[in-house]
Amino acid sequence: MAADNTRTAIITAAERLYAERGFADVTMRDIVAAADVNLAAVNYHFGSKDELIAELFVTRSLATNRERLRELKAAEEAGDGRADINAIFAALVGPTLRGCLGPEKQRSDAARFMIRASIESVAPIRKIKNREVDHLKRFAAAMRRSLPDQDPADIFWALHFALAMAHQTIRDSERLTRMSDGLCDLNDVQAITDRVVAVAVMALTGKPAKAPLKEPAKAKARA
Amino acid sequence: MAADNTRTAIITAAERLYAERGFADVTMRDIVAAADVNLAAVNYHFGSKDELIAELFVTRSLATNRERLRELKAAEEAGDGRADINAIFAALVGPTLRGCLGPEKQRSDAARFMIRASIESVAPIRKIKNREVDHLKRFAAAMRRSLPDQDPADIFWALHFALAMAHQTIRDSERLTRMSDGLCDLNDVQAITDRVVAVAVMALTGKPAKAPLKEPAKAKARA
DNA sequence: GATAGTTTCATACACGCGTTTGAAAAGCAA
DNA sequence: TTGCTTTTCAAACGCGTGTATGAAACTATC
Repeated sequence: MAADNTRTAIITAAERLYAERGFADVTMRDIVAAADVNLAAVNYHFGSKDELIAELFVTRSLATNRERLRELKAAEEAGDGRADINAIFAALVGPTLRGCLGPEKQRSDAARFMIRASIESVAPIRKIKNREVDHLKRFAAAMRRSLPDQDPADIFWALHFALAMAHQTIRDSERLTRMSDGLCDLNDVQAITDRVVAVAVMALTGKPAKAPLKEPAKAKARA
Repeated sequence: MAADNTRTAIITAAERLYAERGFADVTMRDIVAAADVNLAAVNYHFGSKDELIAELFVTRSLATNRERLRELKAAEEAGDGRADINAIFAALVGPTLRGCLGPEKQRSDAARFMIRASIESVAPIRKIKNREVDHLKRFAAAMRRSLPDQDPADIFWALHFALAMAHQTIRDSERLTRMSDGLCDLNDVQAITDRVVAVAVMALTGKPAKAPLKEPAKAKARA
């Protein structure tokens, strides 16, 4: 596989640098220096910087979705077509959380790269992102099969909130640590996943007060 | 107040442009063109581009915090020092949600600027952001007074999740709309606020299943 | 109305960026 | 080897950026 060595060297270096420092702060000169190749190599092999980013994103996006769907499928098969709602949420947020927050050693540049991509919204990625919606719709459909009586809008909101909690936890883990003076343990990824999943499920199904389903009580939020 | 007209013109234009297009895509030449002043005016009045951004952020940060704390204080006074937990969360996420998602007319550049600042994490802002932690700690303290028996870690997690849900809803409202085929109504800000607050409160207090408090059940998330 | 201080302006500077170029090097088939 | 293609390399190009300069215009005080 020494066929295109510089190509893979660029991909590896770029993904790592982007994952670590974000798109804005990484120049092509940084990348080629890290990959130990010539400056012109990026343009030769990928055409342009944007095309390199796009290729990175497409590749990783497919891989992430594949992993999510694999977990989802397993959950659905375990439930004869109706997966446990907990398992669905876990399939949605688990892979990313593990890749970004796990112990240093098993953290993947891939997962962290994807988080960067979802945060910084750089031009070449923005155009591709549309497919993500289709991917999420498959999770929404699974949730509908799991809980057929649930209000569809609530399903989308819960899915949205689940991703929100997972993403923010990854992105702002430092703030949470500082805010809680270290009380919130960010090393136990399984516990974090469980917590996010539990809240998402509660957001969807658990109505501790019997608030109306379609119209969250207006009076409640006011003092 | 025609004293320093160009100064305020720059501030207004910069805030609007940054709110609309983000920091990365707005150059000084864009700003001075929108403000209809000379290019050198920014450096003359603010010193540098970074100092302009920093001043914008500090000003707006103080204003936002002031509004949040005003609502918090009102809630605490209404409850004789122990605010309703719903009101606390509403004070935390309400101002920003209203400023960013409300009807076009009452959307504020200020709120959207702050969201940009929280998303893009540009250098001059990153250094100042530490104070935000202190601000959030005041909310955590209020929540502790409101629910003295609650596990402190759970309080921080719920606060973290509340902000996550609010922020993501603002940032990715388009994806939610597309994913739900318009089923999720993003125009009713009050309903959104109520929903975020309700989920945050549930995350904190509502344990529909009697999951152990300190250690979310491991088995639960697996199929 | 002359003077000193403040603000505006057109212009230029230095720098870093992504990209291009053209020649040298390496790979490979005959 | 020879001839052709693919890949690497050093160097430079064009462009847009934030910033600096020095003169002109304005403002206010005497």
